[in-house]
Amino acid sequence: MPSLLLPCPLDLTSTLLGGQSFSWNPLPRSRFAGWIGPHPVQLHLHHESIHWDNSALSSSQIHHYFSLDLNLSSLLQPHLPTNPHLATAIQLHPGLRPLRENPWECLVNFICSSLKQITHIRQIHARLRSTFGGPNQSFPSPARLAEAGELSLRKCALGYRAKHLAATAQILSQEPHRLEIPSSWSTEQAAQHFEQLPGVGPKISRCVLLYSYGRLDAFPVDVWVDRLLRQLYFPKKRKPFRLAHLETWSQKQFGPFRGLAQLLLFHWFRTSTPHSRPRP
DNA sequence: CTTGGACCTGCCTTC
DNA sequence: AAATACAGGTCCAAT
Repeated sequence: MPSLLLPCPLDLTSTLLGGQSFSWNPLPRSRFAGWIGPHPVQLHLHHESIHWDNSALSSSQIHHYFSLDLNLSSLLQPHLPTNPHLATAIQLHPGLRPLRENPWECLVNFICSSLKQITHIRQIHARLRSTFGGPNQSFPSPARLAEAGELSLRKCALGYRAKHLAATAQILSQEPHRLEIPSSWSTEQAAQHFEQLPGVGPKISRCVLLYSYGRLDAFPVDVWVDRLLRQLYFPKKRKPFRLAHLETWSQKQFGPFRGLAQLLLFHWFRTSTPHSRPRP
């Protein structure tokens, strides 16, 4: 059983089940079964180390997947004094980490996420693996899903999302390079690039950049972030937010790692009751 | 540019 | 137990 001494706290439950990845299943005794890239693997923590059961996965792959190179609190440090809610979130969930999920898998997950709750996205994800996956139920390639087509994707209960997924799979099977983002591109540029794909709008493009490309300045705004911002930062606002406005606001409020702030606030807000939340 | 409606499905409330 | 509302958005058409 390979293992790696953890340089920082790691909470597998919030990190793997919190809505970044959808391939993980909890097992008894605090274990988790899922995939990292094409490799099926079971994980568990013991004595400040993470252990895994597939020797095809190296320590550096585990390190990379959980972004263990980042010291989250020091990245956000400058913005904690002016954001007590963020300080609370990081204190309550110090082991919640940004993943570096496989980009194609992540893109598919979020194309399927529209108007769905986490549990249902996980169901769809599991059906895609079992119906179209390769050996070890590895995640199906763009070519495989393009070949499947809209109709058989609909049989996985994707609903109207099937049309978008089939079209995007078709494009990426022809032009796989469109998943490669030059490091010289700004996150905004990369987001607009992904938004050329069917079913990918501003929310999903930023989720993919944050959860799989390590672009910690990507700030996805979904209904939960909308609610969170209204309750904690804009208590009197009634009209809808302008995304362009939130982009500059979040930059000023949380700095270059605003995606991390989003991840922590989002998780804290979703897992706390309205009563336990501080007043704005 | 902004706004409103359509779009699938299954879980969660509520009756 | 059966019905109903509603949910981690995007696209397209009409102002």
